[in-house]
Amino acid sequence: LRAEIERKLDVLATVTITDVAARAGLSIKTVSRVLNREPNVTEKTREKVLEAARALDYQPNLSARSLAGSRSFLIGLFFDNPSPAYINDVQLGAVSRCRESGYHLTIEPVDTTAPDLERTVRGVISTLRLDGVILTPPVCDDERVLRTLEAHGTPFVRIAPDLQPDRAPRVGMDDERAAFEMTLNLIELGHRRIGFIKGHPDHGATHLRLDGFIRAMARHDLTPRPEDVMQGWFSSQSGFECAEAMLERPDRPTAIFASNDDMALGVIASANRRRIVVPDQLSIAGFDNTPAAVTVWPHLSTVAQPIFQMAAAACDLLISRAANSPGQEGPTARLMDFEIIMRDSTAAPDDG
Amino acid sequence: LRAEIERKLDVLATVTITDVAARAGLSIKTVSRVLNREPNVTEKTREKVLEAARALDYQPNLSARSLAGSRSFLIGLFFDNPSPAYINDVQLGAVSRCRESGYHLTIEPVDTTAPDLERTVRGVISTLRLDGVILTPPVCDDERVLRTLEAHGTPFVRIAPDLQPDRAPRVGMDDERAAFEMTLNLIELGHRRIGFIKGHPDHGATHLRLDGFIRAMARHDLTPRPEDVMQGWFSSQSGFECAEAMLERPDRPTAIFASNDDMALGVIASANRRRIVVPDQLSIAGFDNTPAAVTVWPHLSTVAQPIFQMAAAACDLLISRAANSPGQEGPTARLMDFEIIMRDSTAAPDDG
DNA sequence: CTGAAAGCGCTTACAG
DNA sequence: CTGAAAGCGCTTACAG
Repeated sequence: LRAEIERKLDVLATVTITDVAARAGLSIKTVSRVLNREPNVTEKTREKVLEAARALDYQPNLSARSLAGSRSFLIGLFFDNPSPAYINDVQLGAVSRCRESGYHLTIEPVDTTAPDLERTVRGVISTLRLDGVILTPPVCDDERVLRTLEAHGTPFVRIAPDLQPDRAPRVGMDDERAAFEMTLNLIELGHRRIGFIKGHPDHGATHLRLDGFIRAMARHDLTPRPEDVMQGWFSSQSGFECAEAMLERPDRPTAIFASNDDMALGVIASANRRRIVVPDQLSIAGFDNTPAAVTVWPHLSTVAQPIFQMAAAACDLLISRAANSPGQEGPTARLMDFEIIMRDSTAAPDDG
Repeated sequence: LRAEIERKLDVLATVTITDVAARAGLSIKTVSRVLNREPNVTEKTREKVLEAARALDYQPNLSARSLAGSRSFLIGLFFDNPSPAYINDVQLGAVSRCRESGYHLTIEPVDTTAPDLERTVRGVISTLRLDGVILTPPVCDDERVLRTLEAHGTPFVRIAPDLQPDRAPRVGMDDERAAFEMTLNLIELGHRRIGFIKGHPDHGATHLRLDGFIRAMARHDLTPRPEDVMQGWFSSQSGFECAEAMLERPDRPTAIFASNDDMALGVIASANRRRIVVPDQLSIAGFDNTPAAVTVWPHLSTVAQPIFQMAAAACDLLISRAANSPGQEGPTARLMDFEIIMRDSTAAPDDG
């Protein structure tokens, strides 16, 4: 008894479900039922439990819950070589949903080029018993990762996968339409000769964005000239180099649409170097709305991806799936809305 | 028996310590000993266990380990409103160490202005039973967070705290000396009139960096003029505005040292806007070596903080502390080396 | 609507 | 040097 009392006084004392049950004058099973929102509990009982839990500041032990039950309350986020800003948004979106449901997010940066990637993934999901996994590009298109998760039966959601869109639940946005609309904006500003810088050919978004650009041009009976559509790699350096080539020509474009912000920053750098005034002499548009977009001068017009929302939606899918039967519902796809943000790097052309 | 066999064949079958013990012909206690590197095990026994574990691809269940033992193998990272690039580095550094020791990292973005911050922190550490917590600015200086962690007895390490440096173990770098050396570089390039843009006054680094700047100037008998030392807020916008003011004056500085990269980018933006050629007519230096530093033109000279290493060191401290007695060793401080990176935004002054 | 028992997969004392 | 027992704090069947 004295030991018991001392334990309660200890700063490190942890209050368990037994303590709550004792204080409420009920069994631990009933406490468990209330805390897990199970049916068949009197309102009066429910309140007694909640009151006791509150008074004791009870926090359930996740390890015990996980060991006894079928859920770990842990979601894993696998990513590789990400844009920090992108990953940051994904994390905030995912955590926001996790918090609401008592889940936590563990992060697992991986190297998709590593030979032991499979082993790493396997190790993580079986030690942690992850209730679900969120995959961002390029991990979401890695065959070994997908197969490992499938073999283990761990539910996962892919964010903006390039390949095999119907293989598993995914969340994404309509890259083609976004590029289409941005291009339309440029055309409506009065631009006719618009340069386009493609992204890394391994990324599916690269092709979709190019498609959108071409479709918008075609809609206005415009055909981009071959030398105005250049191959970049999503890096600012590649954007810089493409711009150097395009801007050197006397009949240079009046606008350049770089298919991501990093490349657009490279274009701005090139224009600044060449004393080409943006947007007066050259309009520049990007894609992604990275923080750097408002760090350059002039501020970059771009497409905002709803990354936070995509991650939150991905998390939702995982959590509801874990809460219900470890479902075999068919694959889901959720397309989120993008936003075209016109800032100071775009304007009507000089002669427009 | 048949059920047993079927279970083993099941894709979802999990191999437990009992399976390993059975295959090795030993007790689970011995398996546990080997896996935890406890002493008093024959080399022969050890090998039998490891061989069985390998054959079965055994992965210990973290929940069970945590519930039975005193460690959760979970480290928590608390952060707020961070620079994504900074936080990304912290995460990669922390995870690299976690991997080595079978630990995992859960991320807990918090809002230091939220009224229920304390409750959030308390909830997280007691449900997750975190073995340790890493705190980045500004969370590492939040009194409520520190007190909550101390009251709960959760070990924590602060990265680059501003306040009360000796209150708990910390990892950081010498901001004063870094600013000192960068300024020295500028002076040695031939600059005499150097502008300085201060950071947010609430950050301790702000004052240290200013101190370093002034000490370097003084060492060369240079006294910065009051109008050349301006108050920024660490945002690129504030850097832009300070630069606009400084560069407008006929006797403008030949170099500007912005005390972080974001502000330096604002300075570059202002220079570009004013057709001031960098570095010929103006040298610009930053601090942090953010990814954006090589995204602008010209590439930014800056100070690289060893963020990855700081986070790894923080993780080390936590893990070794968790492995040994939940120690009451005194506070530790570890200062890591920075690196001065001179790129294309700095050069000798025109008249130099 | 509520509860007593068993068990999740490990580690912690304790024997031998 | 090795092992049998108890128990960590919960949830899952099962009774009543």
